[in-house]
Amino acid sequence: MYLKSPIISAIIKTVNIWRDKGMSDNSISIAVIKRLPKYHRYLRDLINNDVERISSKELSDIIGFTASQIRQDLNNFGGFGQQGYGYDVANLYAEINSILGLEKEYNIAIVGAGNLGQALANYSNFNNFGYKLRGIFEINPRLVGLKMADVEVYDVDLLEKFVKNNDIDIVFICTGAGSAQKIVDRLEKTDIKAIWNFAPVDVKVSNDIEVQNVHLIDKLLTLTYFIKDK
Amino acid sequence: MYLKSPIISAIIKTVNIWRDKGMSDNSISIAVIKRLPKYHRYLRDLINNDVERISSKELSDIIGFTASQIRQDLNNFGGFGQQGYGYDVANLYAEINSILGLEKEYNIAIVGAGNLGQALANYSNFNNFGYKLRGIFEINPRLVGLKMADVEVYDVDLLEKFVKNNDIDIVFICTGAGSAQKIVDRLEKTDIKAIWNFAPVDVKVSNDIEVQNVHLIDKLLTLTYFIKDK
DNA sequence: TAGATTGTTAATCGATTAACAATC
DNA sequence: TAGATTGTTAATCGATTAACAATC
Repeated sequence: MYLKSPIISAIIKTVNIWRDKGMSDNSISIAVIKRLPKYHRYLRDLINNDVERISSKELSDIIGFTASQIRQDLNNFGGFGQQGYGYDVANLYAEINSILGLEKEYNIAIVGAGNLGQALANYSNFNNFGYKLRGIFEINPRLVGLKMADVEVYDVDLLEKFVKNNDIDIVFICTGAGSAQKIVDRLEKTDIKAIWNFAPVDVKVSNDIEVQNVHLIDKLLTLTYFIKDK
Repeated sequence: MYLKSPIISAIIKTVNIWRDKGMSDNSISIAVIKRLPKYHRYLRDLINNDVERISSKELSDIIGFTASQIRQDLNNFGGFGQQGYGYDVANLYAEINSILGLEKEYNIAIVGAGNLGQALANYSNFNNFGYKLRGIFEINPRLVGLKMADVEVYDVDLLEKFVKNNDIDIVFICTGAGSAQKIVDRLEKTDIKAIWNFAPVDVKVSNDIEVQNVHLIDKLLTLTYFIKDK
């Protein structure tokens, strides 16, 4: 091992200062991203109630985050407010809508036409947000050929071909635990961008498809923790 | 304002040290509680795969938390492991099952027999975990009187009486956004312990009923944030 | 016993909150 | 202009990770 020269030491120190300040990685914290949908929802409500401007303090009172956190969060993306005035509600909503990527439309397919698959197919909110359901896939031949929420149910064997021909962006997995990973393995070879999995297992991909494993029951279990001794 | 005596100052200092060490509040961090269902799920899988013992390092490899975090998490509740050996899987599962309050059974009612209500009613996992569905409530007269997952659909007017007579512990709200808070206001006057709300609004209570507002779409929106530029 | 692995303290890291100068 | 409120830096808080003595 050789001794570092003063110059090298100074450079290393500078790099470390950069690092400390997060300048080598300016990606936004996941904690912030997870709060964005709540901002989106509350701002939409404000628009529906004809509120035109709001201060971080007022927003804090209704959304439950501190005013300081709200200003910190928003300033990750830009200075959307105005000193002495606050934020223009419609403008702020549009900004967050854009940050979340909701200006585009996304083509959706659902795999699994059971109760949950049907519930998601019929949940009109998705459609309103720009998620367009193009096809539902099912292994049970009795369901194939039916229509749900105006969308046809196809044999799951046709999945890859359909995904390709219809530029599917996101697939919702509503199968049982046993087949979820198998479907994901098949989807990994396609060009889809994201998987939203409701089967009660954590599915994994080896490429850069975004995966969100939803475990509905988890929130019920934590709820139970808090009431068990009531 | 009067000057504090040295003795009073010393006491205040001691109290503050207590506070700093968290000795005045030994409740377990919410971050830990939220991880418990995942431990529960993975340990169940291990049991099903006939794994009898596991070290924090091995568990770390499959569950994705660091070994250090796993040991910290578990030691909030007790020393469940053994030096040089690791953890007994069946025993650890039983402990976490107990911590979550899953040794008891809970009586459930669902309000709203639409697609999501039906999907939850038919989701057998809840039943396996000890959540016993006793009644479904609906405003639409065409659905009242039907059976879903072997459970009768009642007129929503009967909700309070049924909750009382059947010792309902937890109510799942599967109504639209407009009626969710109204149902919650009615439930607030009953003896239920928790509300699991799927309507796309944040419902609030003024007493000590535990409330979990689930916004399915939130995870889809954060997913979209990560794929918008793909 | 020696090796392995926990339980637990200490160090680090990151997120939240507080404070205030800038400025509309 | 004066008051209000942001944008942003600094301080605090809490959660995660590292380290290691205890011990099976």
